[in-house]
Amino acid sequence: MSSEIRVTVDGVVHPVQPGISAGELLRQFANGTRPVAARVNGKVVDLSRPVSEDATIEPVSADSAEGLEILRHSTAHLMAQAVQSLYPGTQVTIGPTIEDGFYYDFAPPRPFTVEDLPKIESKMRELVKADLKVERVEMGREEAIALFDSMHEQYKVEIIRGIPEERVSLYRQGDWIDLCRGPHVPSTRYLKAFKLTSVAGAYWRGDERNAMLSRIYGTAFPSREALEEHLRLLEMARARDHRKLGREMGLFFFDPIAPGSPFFLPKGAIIYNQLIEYVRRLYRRYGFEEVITPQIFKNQLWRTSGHWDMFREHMFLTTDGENPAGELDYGVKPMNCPSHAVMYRSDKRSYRDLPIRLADFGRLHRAERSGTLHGLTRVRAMAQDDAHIFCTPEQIAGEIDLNLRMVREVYEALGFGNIELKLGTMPDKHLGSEEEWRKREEVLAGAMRRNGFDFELNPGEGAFYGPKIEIYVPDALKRKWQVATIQLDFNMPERFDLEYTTSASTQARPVMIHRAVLGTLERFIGVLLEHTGGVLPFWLAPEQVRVLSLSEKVEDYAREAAELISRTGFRASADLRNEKLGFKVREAELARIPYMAVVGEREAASRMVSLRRLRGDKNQPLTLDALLELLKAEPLPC
RNA sequence: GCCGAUGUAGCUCAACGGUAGAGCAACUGACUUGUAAUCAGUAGGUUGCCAGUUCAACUCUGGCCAUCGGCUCCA
Repeated sequence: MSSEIRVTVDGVVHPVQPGISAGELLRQFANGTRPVAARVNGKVVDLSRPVSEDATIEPVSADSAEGLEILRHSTAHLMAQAVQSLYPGTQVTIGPTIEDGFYYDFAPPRPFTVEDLPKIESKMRELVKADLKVERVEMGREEAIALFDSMHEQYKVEIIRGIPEERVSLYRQGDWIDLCRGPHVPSTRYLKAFKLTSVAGAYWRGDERNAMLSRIYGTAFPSREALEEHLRLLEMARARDHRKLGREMGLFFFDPIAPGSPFFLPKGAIIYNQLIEYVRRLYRRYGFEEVITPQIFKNQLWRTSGHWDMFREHMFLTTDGENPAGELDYGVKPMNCPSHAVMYRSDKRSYRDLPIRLADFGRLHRAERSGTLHGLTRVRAMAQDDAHIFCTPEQIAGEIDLNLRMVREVYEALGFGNIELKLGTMPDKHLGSEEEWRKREEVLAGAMRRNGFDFELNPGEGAFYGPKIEIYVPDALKRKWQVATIQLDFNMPERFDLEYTTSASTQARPVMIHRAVLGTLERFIGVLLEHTGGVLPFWLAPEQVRVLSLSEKVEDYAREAAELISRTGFRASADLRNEKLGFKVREAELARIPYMAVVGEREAASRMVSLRRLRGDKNQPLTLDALLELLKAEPLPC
């Protein structure tokens, strides 16, 4: 009959009968582990999967990345089962795992609300207690289509129709069954620690022309403790939400009178302007020239640039009131590039002039859809550390290098060790041949490799006029926001008929590179606040030193000390209120002021301060001169 | 824009068909202070806006606005 096969578990070879399940083998030979799945010859499969040939078998524990994903995916199934038993007539669609959890999209008779979640959770717990076996079932495509059709699961039918394979796998638990590739945990009792977190609308297949489905988000962990820890971290992340910090630190606010448009208070404006000053210093080193351009242009400009067709729905249109028809014949700029093209065109250019690097902190306005606005990270009024480089085709690589070096310098200086680079490649709607595109994409990819950056592809996410490098930074809740960008543009020079005279006295078309390093300043400040929890580097702190007086007796000295510090060029104030020191310290700590200089009668007599650092050392006695030296030694990023 | 939720004093929240209340902040006074909240008093609101139901609406209904979580879009 069947001869024995050789399975390797934990480095030991065992002869066994073929057909025995991976789970059974692990139970026998890998004692003490409690896997959720098995890895057979490198492939992760159900524990129930029979092993029919020589194999190396390893346990996949719930703590591993793959195990956790299986756990969450199985929890998504559990949730779908609970939902369908509680809300008859609800169709299932898809339910993938995501970073930190999972979701499942349903087509219910009425959309779910958060009030439904506790009910669903308790149903899920019931199903866990029932210890339902999770079984893999394979069947032919047509058979599966007939099955789901009989269950009135039209979305599943649509999904299977899109699957090329002839056989598909389904998973059954109790009387519930779902199309799924798997693998899954062997039984519902493996799912102990889960929580449903939120509901949301989501379009079928992510297309807003399709039906709006009802999505439920949740998360699952191997243990109660791990789940609690996760929820605790989420709570802490919410404490460093930039919208909350902005209010607490008195940096900015929003008013319904200008949706999506932040008001920067004096302290917020200091951060804003310090960042601009920083970038200006960099510009001097990197060879950029700052310009100032108009805010409002006749629509003719947008027709020429292509924004009229591509971006008009996001533009604020206006008029000077002089045209008799009352037509909106002007547009407020959403981007700086067209005016820079106009500036380039304002003079005859030679190859000797190139590259020309025009930088512009001009204010931009974009009519973002109301539902997309989000604190400082998604606004309608903004400024970028924007620049456009006009260069010859030969100069492209060097210019990309220059900007990548600048990106590296800035993000290192500001303590972002977690930037992510992506290469946005040719979109469906594009100008130019595929061959040209691949060449240009390779130029960007090569530059990133040359500069030692890892990057991922973002397929089809390039601009219609050229590929782009996108740089992302996460916020406190790990949501990624694009900040810096470097984009090649072969279209705008064409549209504006830009030219330069070559060394052979012929006319040639320059290439345009759109780039921003901080990106949108509003967004950058938002992620910077979340990244730092509001504890900004000294040079960015709106208030750098606060002198705290101990009593009225030292008021004059405290005032004098603060004035001296201010005169020396630092942002300082004195807190002379009739309050206890602990109270003033607390307020200064909450305001995230880097240095607190405490002065009492002792200090006044010796012209000293007792220095306290934000969230750091205290009671450091210093003379006023020593304090000034210490402040002067605080580093600028450049 | 779409789905769901929320909107009460400057901030954080309570009350819930019978003309709104706390803590902090503000203001006044006392205290004269040693490294994350001294005490007392005063003032502050057409409960986001507009309609409707009702003898009576912060509370119920509808519309609008804004915000939050997502989707779509995107820096």
